[in-house]
Amino acid sequence: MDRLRQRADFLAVANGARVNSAAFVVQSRRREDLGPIRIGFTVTRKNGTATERNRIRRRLRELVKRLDVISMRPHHDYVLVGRRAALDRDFAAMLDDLRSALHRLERQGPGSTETARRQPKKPD
RNA sequence: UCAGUCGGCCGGACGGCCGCUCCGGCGAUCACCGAAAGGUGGCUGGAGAGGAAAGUCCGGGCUCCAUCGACAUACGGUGCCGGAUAACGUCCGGCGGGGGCAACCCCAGGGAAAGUGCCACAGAGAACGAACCGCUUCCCCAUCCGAAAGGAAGGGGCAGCAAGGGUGAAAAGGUGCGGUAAGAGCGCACCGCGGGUCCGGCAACGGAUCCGGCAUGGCAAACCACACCGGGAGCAAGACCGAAUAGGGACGGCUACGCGGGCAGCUCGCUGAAAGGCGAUAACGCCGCGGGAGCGAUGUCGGGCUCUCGCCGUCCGGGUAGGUUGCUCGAGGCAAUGUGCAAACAUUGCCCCAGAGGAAUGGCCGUCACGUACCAUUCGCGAAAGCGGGUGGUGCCCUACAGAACCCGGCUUACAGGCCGGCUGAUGUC
Repeated sequence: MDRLRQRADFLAVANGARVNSAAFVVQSRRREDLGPIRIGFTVTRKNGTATERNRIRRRLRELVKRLDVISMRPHHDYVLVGRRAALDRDFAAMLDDLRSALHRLERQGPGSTETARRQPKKPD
């Protein structure tokens, strides 16, 4: 499992499918190559000061680490967008949130790539 | 003991499980990603946020701005004196003013008789020194008392005055005595102000003394004048490597040339055995001129510099995305000694102490401190209310402010809780 680092990759994933949860938003995108699962984290300025943003990102990273690899699908990029609730939400609850979010993403995923492409246009 | 004041320090500890980044060693010299540059991957040892890492407000180092050099203008900053420093708007030591019983604290603390400007409201008057109420001599009118001289209160006029009242943030030196019709630095004493001389101090300034009766505010965080300082931009600086696309150079072709010049280095012809000679041509190159574009915030002077002046196919160099580097040994820490009131400096010894880059330094849990609230119990003092302390249990907070981003010196702002020391005042005991 690799980290997502390039800005272009983040923008590509932002156009994919997304699922909301209490403490975060999950976005994902299927890649054309055969590379490993890649995951990135986004925590914007409006979530708090640098210290708080760091803490949110670290807790999200820890969530992914605890997750069993099977729940994510190969050759996909994932991005977790942090929310302020991630600061003090119970860790076990957040782990359950992430599992169900990935599950919903999977049901939504196959066959519905076109709805997924249309979805991000709405907020614009 | 209480209250205050100044300075310094810490800012949870230990353990378990699972991770992250960097450095060193070992190992594979292999696999994966990428067009390439380059990156990722194993085991093991070590290191890994702050006092403010923050705000980005000053000062530097470093880097670039084609080569920036002088002068000036503009703009910005600083503004008691001396010292420290690489430098500063910082720090230290003084001086002056203000506050506090004191320790101590605060001060944008140079120039207002160079000039311009402003001073609301109130008030008569707010800066060519003013006269509202008022005070006073004299003259006139008329009333009362009185035999008269004269006295009392009132109105008007010509003058004098600035004491008292009133307004205001501020009213033209202050207080007292003399003086006067009433008054006034009109005169005198003290204080204040200005000037001179002498003494002390490197200086800011202080002290003494003499002279001048002394109208001549406040605001320069209003313009301004004076002195001093500053070229600009920033690690997204800069250096190296390096796709796609657009543009540039070389070669080949098409017959395209800003102007002019002469030249044979390249070219062609003739000649010669060759070296070379003669001639032609000039589109490359060279020289000159010209046009255009670009060159510090601006100007002048100087010195100049770079690019450019046809189109199509192959190769090459600059550059963008991207990658690597810059990147941490430094005005570095700690200790001792010496110098200095101190800031600090010098010498010697020891130490190596984060280097990320969609951004590591963490996540989850346990135990224990610390703090706090409640309950129980117990001890001391006390008539009691209550106060102070110990022990145990439970809950809360399970830490405040806050996350390095090229590096240093400062300033400013934020901060739960705690520790240590100096000094001052009050009270009690011996």
